[in-house]
Amino acid sequence: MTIKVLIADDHQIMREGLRAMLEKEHDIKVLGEAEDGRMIQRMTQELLPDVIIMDVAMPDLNGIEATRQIVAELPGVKIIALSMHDDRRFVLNMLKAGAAGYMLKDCAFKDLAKAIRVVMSHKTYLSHEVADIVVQGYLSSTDPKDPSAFQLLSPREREVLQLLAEGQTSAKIADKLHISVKTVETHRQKIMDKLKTRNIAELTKYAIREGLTST
Amino acid sequence: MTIKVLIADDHQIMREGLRAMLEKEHDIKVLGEAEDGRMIQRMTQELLPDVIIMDVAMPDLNGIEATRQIVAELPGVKIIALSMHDDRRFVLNMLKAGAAGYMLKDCAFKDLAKAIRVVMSHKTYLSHEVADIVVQGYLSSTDPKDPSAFQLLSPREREVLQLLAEGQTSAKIADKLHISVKTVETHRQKIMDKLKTRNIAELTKYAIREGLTST
DNA sequence: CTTACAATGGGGAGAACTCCTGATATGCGG
DNA sequence: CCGCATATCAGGAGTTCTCCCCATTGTAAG
Repeated sequence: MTIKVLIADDHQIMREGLRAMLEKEHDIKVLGEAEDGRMIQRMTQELLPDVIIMDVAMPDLNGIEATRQIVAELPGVKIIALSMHDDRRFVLNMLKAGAAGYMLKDCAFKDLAKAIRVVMSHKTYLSHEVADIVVQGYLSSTDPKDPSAFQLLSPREREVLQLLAEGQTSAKIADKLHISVKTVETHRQKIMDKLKTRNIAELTKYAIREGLTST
Repeated sequence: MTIKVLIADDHQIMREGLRAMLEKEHDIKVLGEAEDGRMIQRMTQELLPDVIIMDVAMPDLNGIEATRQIVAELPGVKIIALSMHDDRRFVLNMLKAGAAGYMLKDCAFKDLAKAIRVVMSHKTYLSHEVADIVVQGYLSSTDPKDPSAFQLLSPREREVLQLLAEGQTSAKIADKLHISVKTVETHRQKIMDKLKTRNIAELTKYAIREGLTST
């Protein structure tokens, strides 16, 4: 029995590459390709695939939203997220939306082929890079809320992070916030623990992604 | 006569997809794949390809820097940039670095195959989305513009800056570049003098603005 | 040939960061 | 009331960064 697959990615060369590789598998048939979330939604209703390979970041309607809507309508369709990012927000939100698998784009194709067969047997497949992210996400999900990585930080921690990312030293931050240098360092340490960063460069990039500061 | 091709991209599934498609072309042979700029540089010296398909954004040594260095050593090698971004800085800097073509990742594979054959005949190939960017870049280059990182910093300094902005310590950078920590610190000091920055956070932001690294 | 700059390497000093270990107080929810 | 998160503060150790000083080599421009 052949597995019917749809591909959703906003980059045509990526779609064609995936198709070229998938077509080497005898038991897999690629029904079509979509370049955004809205398009994959329509195609899914028409073509009823078994599996969708879904990019997370797409224009118009992103992969997370598309997944949520498709799973709500057609629970039988298995969706495998294929993403460049191992950002925990993407991973956790995608799984919460109902994805049956999450692969990074730097995985091997054979892993993807394997993932397709795994999700077909109603199991979840995660590439090993994201596995521990999910575990930690599960462990820290004592509350049913939306714990975006940003909300991981307390207001004070976000305040400190912003000043750090603006290039201020701990001493200056302490001065500005009227607290001791040691307190600033404690905040910084907690921030780095939570974000799993190890230095100012990574903290700065995180702050930029979260809009706490600009380039 | 077959065209010998190397692939440089930090995502394995992208590399495999490109390889799968390229191998369908009778006159093209894929010699190998690299996952960062440093690796493609070494492989180019060993394998002497005709064409390199080069991702612009790669860790460690980005595609622009790698292109600059490869073109300097081996002017005969044709490099086609393959990027997600139509950001003018990427396009213009890549071409300035000596790339013979610039394609967006949402182009069709047949365009890429065509680009390979065009650059083999010593011509430049641009996917149409970036063509007008280049024209406008040319027009605005008649007036003296603000000094970007590429004129202000030396190649080695840009290399060090990228690694700093990726969160690496001086010791690790020294190790990676096979130079002493003191040399790295000298480079860093010169970079900070030139850019008038005082810390890693500001350096990181500068590197992001200039496209040396991404968030 | 001189001048300038890039790239390499080094010594030393103080500041800043990173990573531990603690502690106290407050407020909120079960 | 208890547990938990937040916010505050501290000591110490080790690493890293920042900023001075300096040098040699090679190369490109004038």
